[in-house]
Amino acid sequence: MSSFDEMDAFEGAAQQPSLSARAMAARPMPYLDDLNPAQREAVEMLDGPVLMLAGAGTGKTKALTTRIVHLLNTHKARPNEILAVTFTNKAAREMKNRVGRMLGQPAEGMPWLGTFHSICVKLLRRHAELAGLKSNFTILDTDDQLRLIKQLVQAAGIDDKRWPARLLLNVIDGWKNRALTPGKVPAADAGAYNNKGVELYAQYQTRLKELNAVDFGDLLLHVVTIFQAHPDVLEQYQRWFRYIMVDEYQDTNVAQYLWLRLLAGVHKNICCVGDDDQSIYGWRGAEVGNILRFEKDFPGAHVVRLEQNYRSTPHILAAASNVIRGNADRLGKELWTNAEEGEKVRLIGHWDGEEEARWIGEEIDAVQGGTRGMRPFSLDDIAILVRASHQMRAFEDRFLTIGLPYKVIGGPRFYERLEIRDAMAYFRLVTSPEDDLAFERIVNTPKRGLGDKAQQTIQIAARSSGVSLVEGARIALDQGLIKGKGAGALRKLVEDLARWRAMTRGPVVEANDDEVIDDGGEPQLAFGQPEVSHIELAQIILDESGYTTMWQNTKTPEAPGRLENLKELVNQLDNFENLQGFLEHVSLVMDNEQESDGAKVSIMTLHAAKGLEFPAVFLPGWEDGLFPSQRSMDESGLKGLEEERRLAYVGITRAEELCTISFAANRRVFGQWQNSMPSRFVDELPENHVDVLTPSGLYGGGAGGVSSQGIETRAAEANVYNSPGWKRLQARQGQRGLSQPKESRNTVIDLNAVSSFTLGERVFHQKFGYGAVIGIEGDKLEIEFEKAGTKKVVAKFLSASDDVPF
DNA sequence: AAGTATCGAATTTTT
DNA sequence: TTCGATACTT
Repeated sequence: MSSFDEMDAFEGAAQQPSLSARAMAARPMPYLDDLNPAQREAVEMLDGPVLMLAGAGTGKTKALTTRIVHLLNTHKARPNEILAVTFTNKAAREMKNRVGRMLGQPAEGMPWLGTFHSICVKLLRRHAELAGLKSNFTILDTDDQLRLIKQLVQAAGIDDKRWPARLLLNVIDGWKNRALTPGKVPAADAGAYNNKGVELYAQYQTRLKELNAVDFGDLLLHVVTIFQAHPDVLEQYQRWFRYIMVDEYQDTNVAQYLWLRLLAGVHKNICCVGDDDQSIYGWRGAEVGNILRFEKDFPGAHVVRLEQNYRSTPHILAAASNVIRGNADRLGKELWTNAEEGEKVRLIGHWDGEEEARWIGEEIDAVQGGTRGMRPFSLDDIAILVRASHQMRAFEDRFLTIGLPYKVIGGPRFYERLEIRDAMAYFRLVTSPEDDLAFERIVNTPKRGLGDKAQQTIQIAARSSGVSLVEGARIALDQGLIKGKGAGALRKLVEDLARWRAMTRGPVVEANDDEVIDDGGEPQLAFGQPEVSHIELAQIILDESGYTTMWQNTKTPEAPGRLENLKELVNQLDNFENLQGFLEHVSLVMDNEQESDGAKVSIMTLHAAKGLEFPAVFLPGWEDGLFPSQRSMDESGLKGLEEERRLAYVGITRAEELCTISFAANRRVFGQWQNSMPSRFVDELPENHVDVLTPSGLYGGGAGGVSSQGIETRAAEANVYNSPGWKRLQARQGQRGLSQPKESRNTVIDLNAVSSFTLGERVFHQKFGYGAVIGIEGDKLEIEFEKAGTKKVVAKFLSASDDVPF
C-alpha cells in the first residue's frame, strides 16, 4: 500500500469529486470581505512559510478555515492534499464544520484534517511494519502504560518506594516528546531514574513491540523515526501534502516539530498559527522555542500579526497586556479593540478561601440578577477559573449549599473512569484475545478468587509457551496448575471470552464507510451462533461477566452513577458499526461532551479554559505560591514563572465583559491553615483599569490598595489574627451570615423542594452519599451523612434513598 | 485471597 | 482533609 494512486482512492477523495468540483465552480471570493486586513493577509499568503501570530480572541480559527477554503477555491490544492493539524479533537471538529459550512457541504473530503495523534495513527497503520509492528496495533492509555512499567521496574528489582514507576513514566514520556529513541538519549540524561532510565526505556519499548502496542508518545515518535530512516516513504508524503497548516503551534513539542519540518521539506508551504503568550503546556513537553524560532527554522517566512481583538473590553485587554508585559521572551503583540469601555477589572481580597467562595457565590447571584449596573448574565455566561483543581472544592461545597447550579469541566473524562475502562478491557479482550494488558485488568474484576499467585501461574504458563495470557490461562487450567474456587471461575471466564468472541463474527458487517481500515482480519461467518448486534453483545458481556452485578452489589454512593455510566457506554455503541470500530475511536477520542440541562456556572482549571470565552469570568486564588504555583517556580525557575504569567494572561483574556480577580489571606491546605501574600501578578495589574472592591464582611477588609504596601499590611494583619480562636469566631460569624440575608434564591427550586422531606428521613446525595435529615430550613436541609458528616444542602440535590437502585 | 489499617502524599493533563 | 497505595491481618 505505498502507491499514491491507492492512497487517493483509499482516502475517499476520488469517490467524492464533488467537493473540488464545487470549489472550482465558486469563482467569487466573498469570504475575503469578511476579514480584517491582517486576517486577509494571512489568508491570501498561501505559498511559502507563514507564521500567523494570533492573539487571544483575534479570530484565528476564522482565518485558518478561510485559508483552507481559499486554497480549494484557487485550485492550489485538492482537499486531500491539505494537511491540517490540531491538538484536540474538538478543534479538529470545529474546523471541519466551519470549512464545511463555508463550502456549503460537509468537508468529508479532507482526510488529513485532524489531531497530530489521529493523523499519526493513520500513517503508522500503513507503515507499521517499518516500526516492527502489525498494522492492527493497539493504543495504550496511561493506565496500561503504568502497569507495564511497574512490571519492568519490579523485574529490575528497583525499590519503587524511592523510585516510583510514575516517575519513570514521566521520564520516558519526556524523552518521547523530544523524539528520543532509547539509543538517542543523551548521556547527560541517561542517569535519570537511578541510572536505569535508558535501560528500562529500552525494555519498555521492546515489551510494547511484543504486545503489538504503542503509547501516545510512540504515535509521533514511530512516524518520525520511519520518516528519518526511510527517505522514500517520507518523500511520498512530502510531495503529497502541498499545503500544511498547524493550529496552536506554541504547544508543539520537539517530536511534533520534527514531524512538521520533515513533511514541509519539499513544498515548504507551511502555515503555523499560534500565540507565544498562550504557551502553557511546557510541563508537558511543549516548546515555546518552536514558535520563537519559526523565522530561523523556515527562512523567508512571513509573519502576520492578528491583533484586533473581538472578544474583550479595553479594560480587560489592558489588564492582560500589562501582566504579560512582564515576560522577557516574546515575539511581541499588542491587542486592541473597538469595543466599548465597559467595566474595569475588579479586584478583591478576602479573609480566607471560604469567604472568597461565599462572596463569589453572592456575586454570581448579583450579576445574574442584573445588579451591578450591567446586563443580566445567564449562568452559562459565567466561569470560575482556578489554577489547581483542588481549589474547585470550596466552590462546589458553597454552591451545593446555596443551590447554585454548576458544572465542573475537565474532571476525569468519561472514558477515563474506572468502570468504563474495565468495561472497555472486556471489549478489547473479546475483539483481540491477545491483549494481555486488558486481561490483567479484568481477570479478577469482579473478584474471581484469582490473586497474585494464580495470576503469576498464568503469566508463567503463558510465557513458557510464548502465548497470550488468555491462552496461558487455558494451559494452566488444563495442567491443573490453578486450584480452588479460582479454577472454576477462571475456566468460566476463558470460555465466556471465546463464546463472546464467536458472537462478534455474526453477519453484521456492512462495510460502506469511507474510512474502513482493513486490518487483515478476516470477517468470517460463524454458523450456529446467535445473531446479535454489537450493542446487544456488549450488554451480554457486561451482564454475563458479572461486572454489572458487581456494581449492583456495591453500596457506596458512587455505585449508581457508575451503573449509569455503563448504560451510557452501551448507548454510545449505537454510533458505531462494531466493537472494533468503537474501540479504535475511543483510544484516540477520549472526549465525550455531555450536554447538561439548564444553565450552569462553569468551574474549570485555567488550562482547561484555553480556547474558551465567557462574558463573566472569576479568577480566584491569586496568591503567591498558589498562583504563581510555588512548585512551578521551584522546578523551572524563571521559565516556570513566565509560564505561570502566561496562564494569568490566558485567564484574563477569557473574559468578554466582566473579569473579577480575587485572593484570600488565609487558606486551608492539607488541613493546615496557611496565610499567603497576594500574587505578584496582582501588582502587575494596571491601576487605572482596575476597581478595587472592599469585601462586604466586617473583617479582613482593612487594606484595600493594589500597591504592594497595602498588601504587606494585609499580610501582617493575617498573622495577627491567625490564632485558632479568631478562626473559630470567623467561622461562626460566617455561619450566621449564611442563613440570614440570603433568602432571595431561585424560587423555582423552592417550590418543588420544600415539603418533600421529613425529619429523620433517609436520603441520598450524589456527592455525599447516604444520610438522615436532622433539620429543615425552607429548602435547605441539614443532613447527617454517613460518610461526609453533617452538612447543609439544598433539597433539590437530594433524593429519597429508596429511589436509588441497589 | 480478601478485608482492614496505616502511612504518605497531594499543579497543570489537548492525545 | 482525603485519597490512594501498600502492608498487615484474618
